[in-house]
Amino acid sequence: MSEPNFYDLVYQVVRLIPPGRVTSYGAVANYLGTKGSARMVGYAMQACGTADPPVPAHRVVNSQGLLTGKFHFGGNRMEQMLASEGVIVINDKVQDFKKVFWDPAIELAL
DNA sequence: CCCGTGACGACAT
DNA sequence: TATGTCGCCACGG
Repeated sequence: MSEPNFYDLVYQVVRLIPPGRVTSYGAVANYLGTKGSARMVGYAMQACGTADPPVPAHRVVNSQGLLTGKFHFGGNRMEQMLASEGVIVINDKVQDFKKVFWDPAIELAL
């Protein structure tokens, strides 16, 4: 429908992230074709609260698996939500990040 | 139209 | 390996 906005496009991809999995801003940006705009992905997350249905932004972390945006969730809320889905987070860092990593450019390409 | 901002990423030192 | 700096693109004022 109509021209897909960058934000909307990001929301769509993030909503496709299965529970117990996480992805990185750069991976989403790469899938969108704007790999250089990883910051824009996070920026879009800030406005995700206005999107409907809601976006599981807590499943999106940086390349290091660090919960850089946890501060925007309200403290440990992001960490708890991830842990609730089976993602182990210690010290604001995703454990086995490599295993729980979900790359849209690969998973969706299949 | 111009400037600043930003939940990142890669490179250089 | 750790720290610092630049580049990136979209959006708001």
